[in-house]
Amino acid sequence: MAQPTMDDVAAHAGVSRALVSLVMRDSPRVSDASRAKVLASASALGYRPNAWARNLASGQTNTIGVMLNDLHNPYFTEVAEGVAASAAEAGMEVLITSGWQRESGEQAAIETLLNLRTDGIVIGAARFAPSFFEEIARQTPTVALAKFDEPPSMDTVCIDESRGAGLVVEHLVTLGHTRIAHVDGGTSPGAPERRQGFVDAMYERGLAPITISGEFDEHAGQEGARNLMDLAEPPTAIFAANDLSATGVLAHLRTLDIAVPDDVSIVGYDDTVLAGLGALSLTTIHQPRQLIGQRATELLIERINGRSEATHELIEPSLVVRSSTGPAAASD
Amino acid sequence: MAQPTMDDVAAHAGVSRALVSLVMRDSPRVSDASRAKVLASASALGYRPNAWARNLASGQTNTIGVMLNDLHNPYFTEVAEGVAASAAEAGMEVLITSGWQRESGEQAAIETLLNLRTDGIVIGAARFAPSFFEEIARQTPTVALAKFDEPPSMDTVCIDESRGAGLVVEHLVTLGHTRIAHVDGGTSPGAPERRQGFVDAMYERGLAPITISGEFDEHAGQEGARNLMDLAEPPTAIFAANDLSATGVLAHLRTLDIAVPDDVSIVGYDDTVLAGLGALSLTTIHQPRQLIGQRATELLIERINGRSEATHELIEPSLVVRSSTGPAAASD
DNA sequence: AGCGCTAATTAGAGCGCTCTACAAGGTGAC
DNA sequence: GTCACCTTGTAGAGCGCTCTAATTAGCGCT
Repeated sequence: MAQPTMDDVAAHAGVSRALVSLVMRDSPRVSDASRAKVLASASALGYRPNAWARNLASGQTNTIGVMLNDLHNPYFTEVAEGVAASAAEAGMEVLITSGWQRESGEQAAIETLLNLRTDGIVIGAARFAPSFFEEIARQTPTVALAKFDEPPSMDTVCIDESRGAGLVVEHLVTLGHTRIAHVDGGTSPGAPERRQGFVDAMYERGLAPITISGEFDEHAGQEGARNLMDLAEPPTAIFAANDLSATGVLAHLRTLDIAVPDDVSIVGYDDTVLAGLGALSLTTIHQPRQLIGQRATELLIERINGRSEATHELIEPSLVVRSSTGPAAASD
Repeated sequence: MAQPTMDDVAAHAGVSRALVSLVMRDSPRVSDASRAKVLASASALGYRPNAWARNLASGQTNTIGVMLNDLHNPYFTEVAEGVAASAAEAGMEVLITSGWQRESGEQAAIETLLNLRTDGIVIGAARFAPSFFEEIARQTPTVALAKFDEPPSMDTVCIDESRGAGLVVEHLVTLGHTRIAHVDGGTSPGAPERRQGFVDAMYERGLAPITISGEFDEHAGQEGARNLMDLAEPPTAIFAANDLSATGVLAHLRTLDIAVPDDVSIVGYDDTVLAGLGALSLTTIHQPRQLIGQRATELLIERINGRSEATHELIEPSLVVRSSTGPAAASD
């Protein structure tokens, strides 16, 4: 399966290799006649440029690498889609690697990208220490899709999680709710910000926040709901850490024959496919995931083109109202 | 950001470039002393091998490419995970590209992989014509994760969809159901095989299959359920084309106050995260998606190592019983 | 000391392409 | 005819690495 090279094409067309190279790169410095001749030879031989050789010789790859810690997570795959869209617009290729949820895998995936000398890298929420991020950023333009305590030297793009939680509180308060509880997501990425945003928004309105610890899964939602409904004064609205957890809350309330949203309102977070299902129809927070990918790519390209100061972008989430929330019952 | 090359390391360590190359490739032909010296220089300079140059010079990439038509679809991402696992075991890298659901994108993604001269390619269900698959296979070892009418010259790995449908019928019949209906998935990939498997399995048992046309989505499930329950003799069990469609069926039955599974049993397909939710708890067909990726990689590696005859592998799905199915009501 | 043999190291020719610098062939103005 | 200038094409030196073949070092042995 020895593939033809540029020299083969040149010989076949009776021109120099340099001319073939120009044709392959769509140079305007080629006459129409030669171009046609070269293209004909190329397709006759089944020629296909060798990306390795091309990138080595040109010193640039025209490719951006995306490292995702977890391809299962629709969050990241949609982000990747945004990256692909913007990259395509800029005429760049996208190569994806994944760490498959193991930290060692993430390191290896980054190494692969670094060894490929991609023009830049987008890192989707890795578990790395900030110092490791810095090390990567020192080697190539980098955009991290994560939140840092200290503003890092690389660009970052992330969702304003606490703003999302604020939208939830605003929505519920407008509906007349005052006893609002949050089943949080523990220490999972984004969860602390959501809780903090919830607490802040409640205090801001002079309300007492109830929070209970949980996880980003269904079981945590069930447990949380059980504990909350056992309270002397149960909440009239429950804000779950994410849609999956909200599903658990919903399942538990159903076993108690508590009507949603008539007795208790439920809000999820993430606007996953779950939230849209007719059987669940969750009010939730939508994150413009594609937009994240797009902005990340745009920032990356700016960096590649020479910008030196770091930029940190915060993307606004939005509220999606479905049928799991309604006016507070006129209890007291 | 000019990165150090092998020559820089060699100069720093006071040895030849060839020696550095041997060290980088973990050759046993290097003395411990030199190895240590070289590694020290490499890390002092922050040296990182250039994959483009390495692959160009060695003529092999040690990488397998995976092209997925759609990263949103958890089916493919899990397949990719299987590929990654097997590849890691074989010491190969994995690079993923995606067509983002557009056919032009898929072509471009394949081109990228072909230009990269990866050692082989795994193609996750593209919309290509068989002839295009053949063209790709002529250029590099290829495994297609799709079903073909004519056995193609490349290797294929796919799920035995009709067997899955057969498992569903077997399960329902064992529970005493005889009036079983299938809301199909139209012409979506895999759907025709599921329908055919259903029909065959029913006839095999002397039962009359009822099928109604649909899609792989929730709405189709609702519509299908509505039409089926309007029948003079509605079915006692509904086999939906996939979990999403089953969710629609379930939602519709709930609006009719039909108890599941007491009055009507429901079966989904795919064993997605939906099926496992407490609020849904669907009996469904599980597809060993990771296994598909693993087998695909193994076949690919065999091919890379010289096997010439095509292999076509069929993976067995399995039944997962949850609480959406139960004994047939003792109606007649 | 000299020999054979293995282990360790190196020189140097590419891999397939890009890119700079230059050459050849027109064209038009004078 | 000569010169300047533009267009089109080409030679040839790399890009950073691998790999073959050759060289050198090291060691035990007579």
